[in-house]
Amino acid sequence: MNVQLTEKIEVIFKSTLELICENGFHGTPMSQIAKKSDVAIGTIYHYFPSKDKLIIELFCYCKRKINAYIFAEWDSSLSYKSRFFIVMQKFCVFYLENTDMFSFMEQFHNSPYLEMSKNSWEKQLNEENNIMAFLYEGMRMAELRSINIHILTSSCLGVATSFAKKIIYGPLEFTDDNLNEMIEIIWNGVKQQD
Amino acid sequence: MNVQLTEKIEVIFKSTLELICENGFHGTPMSQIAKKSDVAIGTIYHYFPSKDKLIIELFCYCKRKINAYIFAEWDSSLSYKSRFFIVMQKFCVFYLENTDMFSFMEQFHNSPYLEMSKNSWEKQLNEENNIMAFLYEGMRMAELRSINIHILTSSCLGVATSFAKKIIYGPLEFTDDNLNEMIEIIWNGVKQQD
DNA sequence: TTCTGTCAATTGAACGTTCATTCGGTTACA
DNA sequence: TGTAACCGAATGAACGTTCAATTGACAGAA
Repeated sequence: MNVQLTEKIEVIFKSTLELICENGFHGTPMSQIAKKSDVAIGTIYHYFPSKDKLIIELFCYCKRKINAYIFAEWDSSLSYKSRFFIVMQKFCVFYLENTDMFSFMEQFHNSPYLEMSKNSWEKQLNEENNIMAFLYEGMRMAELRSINIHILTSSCLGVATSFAKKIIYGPLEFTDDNLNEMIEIIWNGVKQQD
Repeated sequence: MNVQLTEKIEVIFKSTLELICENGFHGTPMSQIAKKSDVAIGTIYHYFPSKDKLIIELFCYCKRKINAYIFAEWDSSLSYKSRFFIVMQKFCVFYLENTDMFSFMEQFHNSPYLEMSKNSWEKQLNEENNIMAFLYEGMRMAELRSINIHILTSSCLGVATSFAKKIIYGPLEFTDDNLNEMIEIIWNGVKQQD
């Protein structure tokens, strides 16, 4: 896999992302992806065996991206609370700066693709596993309430996700105040009560 | 609109729901909806001008259903906290008892249909407006923290939604304990801190 | 009660379009 | 000279939608 090849695949990924964000899965034919990528249809099929596989690989690509973003420059000397705020913040900021990825991921998460593709990404390094591990740590350190890990994870990510959605599609403005307000809500919800 | 007519439309709605839940929007052709509804394709087009319109009307139908469910038997003599727990509980229970509606609504919410159809439902009585009003009331009564209403709404519904998702698709079991755990998290997050 | 006219409800074969995918061929380059 | 990258017209299946024909319900006339 040389450099140029990786670049071409990224172009295809990015075009697909934009198109799906705007028109949804059914609204984006391979022909349009090819045109937007400045590539022949055949070229796409040279790299991906089918449209489905392309979309599933794109999902993995997005997971890798957000994972890299959130857990880059990890400073374990900070307090747990600080790190909690940073993780949540980064999660939101990433999606708000990459709204087409957000839109795509949300569509994917609520489509039959998800079940279809679990093998492809479940065992990979991904942001959800890492966040889960981070929340486990919080429980061990008695910073977070000791509760079912899935409730904990889904609560944190659920709040962050619907916050991002309200900003992208809705009437909410993206300000530091709003962001912190949201994170405080969920922090108050999950922290060890005093 | 006589009884039989309403019934036929409901059959079409329910079939569509099941099929979309299982196969997604693109995976459910009109021909299959017709077959599952025991009705000719032409009949569907007698009631709905297009597949898109059918799906949008189905969305409104679901909104009406959940709204009716949550706000039936409203007992305003209960404490605010009790009513908060009931609203959240009903929201979850409804979707967990109607998982195909949940799957459909989530797909719809993250598709271009949403923008396309805002006029059709924005001014109708719907569960989100009612929940928002209920949260406003909580702020007025100083039971909830005084914060941006959209952050408040999206936090509450975000947690409940991702909780339901974890149960439907994931590894979480539906028990009263889990449900209460989740609601307590968000209640601790949004209540007036003492 | 019976007949008749009207229109809504219903049917499904047929149509035209769109789309994912294929494949025979060309180019770039090692 | 061989191989990987690349091209895009052609293919065929699938799908949304149409429409001419049929049935059913029923109101009013005889």
